[in-house]
Amino acid sequence: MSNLKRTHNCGELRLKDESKQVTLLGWINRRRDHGGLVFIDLRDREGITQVVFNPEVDDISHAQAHNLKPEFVIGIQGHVKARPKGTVNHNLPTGEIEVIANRLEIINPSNTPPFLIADEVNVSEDMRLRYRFLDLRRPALQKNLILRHKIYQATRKYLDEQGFIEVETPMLIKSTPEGARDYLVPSRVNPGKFYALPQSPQLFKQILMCAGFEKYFQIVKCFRDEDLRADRQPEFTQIDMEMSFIDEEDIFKVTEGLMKVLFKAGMNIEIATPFKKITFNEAMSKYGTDSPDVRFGLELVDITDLVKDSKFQVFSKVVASKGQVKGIRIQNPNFSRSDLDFLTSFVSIYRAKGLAWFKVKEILNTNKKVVLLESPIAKFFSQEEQTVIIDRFKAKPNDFLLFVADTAKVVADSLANLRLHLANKFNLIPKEEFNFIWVTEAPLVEYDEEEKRYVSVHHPFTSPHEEDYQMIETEPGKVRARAYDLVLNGIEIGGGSIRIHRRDIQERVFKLLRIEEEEAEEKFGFLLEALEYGAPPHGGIAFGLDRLLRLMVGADSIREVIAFPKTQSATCLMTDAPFEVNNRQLKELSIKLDLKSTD
RNA sequence: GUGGGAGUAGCUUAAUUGGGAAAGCUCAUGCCCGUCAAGCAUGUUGAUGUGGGUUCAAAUCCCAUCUCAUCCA
Repeated sequence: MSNLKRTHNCGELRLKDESKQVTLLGWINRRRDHGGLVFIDLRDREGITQVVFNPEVDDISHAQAHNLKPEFVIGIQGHVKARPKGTVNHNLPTGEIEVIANRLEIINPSNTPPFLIADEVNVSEDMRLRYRFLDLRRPALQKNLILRHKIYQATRKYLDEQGFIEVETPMLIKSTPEGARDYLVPSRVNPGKFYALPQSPQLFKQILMCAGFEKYFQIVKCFRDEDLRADRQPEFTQIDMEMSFIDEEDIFKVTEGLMKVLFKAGMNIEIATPFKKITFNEAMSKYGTDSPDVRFGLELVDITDLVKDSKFQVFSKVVASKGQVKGIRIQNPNFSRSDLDFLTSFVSIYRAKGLAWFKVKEILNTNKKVVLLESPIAKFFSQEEQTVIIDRFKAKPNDFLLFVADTAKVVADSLANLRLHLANKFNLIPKEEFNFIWVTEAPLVEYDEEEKRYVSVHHPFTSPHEEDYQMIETEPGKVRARAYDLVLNGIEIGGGSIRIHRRDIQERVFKLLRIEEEEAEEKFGFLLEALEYGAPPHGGIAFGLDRLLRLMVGADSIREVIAFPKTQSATCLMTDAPFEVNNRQLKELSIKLDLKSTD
């Protein structure tokens, strides 16, 4: 072990420290060897400081410095000196000074790293994950994880001040197959029985409310055994909260306060509150998604009613079969034919069968200027029809109108994504902005065609709006849930609801979901029982911490804010998990593998 | 599960129509007292993911398979 004791870190020395004797410990980022002078960029988690080895100051350390390689761990002693005129490095916070070394100790050498440790070096994702211990040395990832730490601390401080109690809920719980797939853990002492890892602490936090804790929170790992994406990992972290004797406004207030504090602590950004609210129906109708990005316009416009008798059968037939015709107006886009072909194939990803487009044009018609539509299909629309369509969009000459006619779902999916695509293509998104909105009044249930029954949009304990109670049996699809999602820049970062705390309402909802009494008893009996022992009205919310951090740092993937993420096939390239277990382990668990019949 | 994509030197990428496997960085050696993604010179490095097939000839075409990222369900 080195007998050098660190006096400063590599990010803190400034001009005011000039002539101080210092000892720095860290990793070699780069060596620039001039034969005479040797420069070292010494790196630790706080930053980079340039160290100079000069033979006239100390020829022993200078001679040693020729042998230094990237990622060696070294300690140096020396004095701080202002850099000579013209050699200040303005890219470094420490760029005005350097440390003139008079002693060098190589604490631990390093193999040649497979890639250079620097933010600007471009390395493939799997190399980075394979060598995560090196990847994590990169300043950007260090910064991300330090930000993550700050967010944990600020969350705890704020929620503590608001009277929340942090409680840990179990990681080994009962599997309740509903929604996403559970990760299962076999029980050795109970052969043939399995625990599940929690997808959320939902039931436990409601029990804590029944138990009278009134305000609970937890920064908690959750698990879902589902296919992964750039913003989904098999294990992810939530900031989970639940409160008693509250309504939606209380949840909004606490949440808005939390976001304000987190953005201040993490980014030094002031977030304006309260957040705007939009109903689920309005979001779906204007944006085609329940998590719209409202930093820009390009809202969807419905012309279903205008084209029900259109001669253009693609439109009228869709209307006849209860579909929709909706469009987007984009101003003066100068689309070429191949641009439009591309957009057509773009919407086909979302199962749209086509994209109808029109250019708005001013033409001279019998000596009168009129604004009409131009398109290969314009001939199917009378002048009057064209005019009402143009009016509805408030379209101007040179605008393009792009339409999808299909089922409501396909129209929404394809146009929501087309809207985002166009906004990116034409730079309509103010990238610096953090735009929070609440999406409220989502439906309580939706009909699942595969299962031939209604399923919860949120979960079965979500309370319906009181005014909608009478529709639970008659028009379940119209019952609004007392649920709310928090959406930031078009990404859902949180969601929650006011819960059902009355047994009779809970039973009506179970009945609607066709959850039989026995099944309910088996799955959630403990919660139902708890509801009957004086459960307070309560509700809560949970935030996806990884997504929130990803948006804060502007990363493409949540992998950039997670220390040890998994690949798309849920493997860890560094540790090679998951891995086979030996027969003795399997035998202890009373498990036999049957690998052939996996389908 | 599905679609289109990628896999070539330690890393990042190139290779025209099926014809001699390249470059930059890293690395090694040397020069160099103000560089900072240092510079200059010289040099090392490859079963082109794996397994088959077509062909006089395959990084390139075909089949299978594995891995990674991305999208859809």
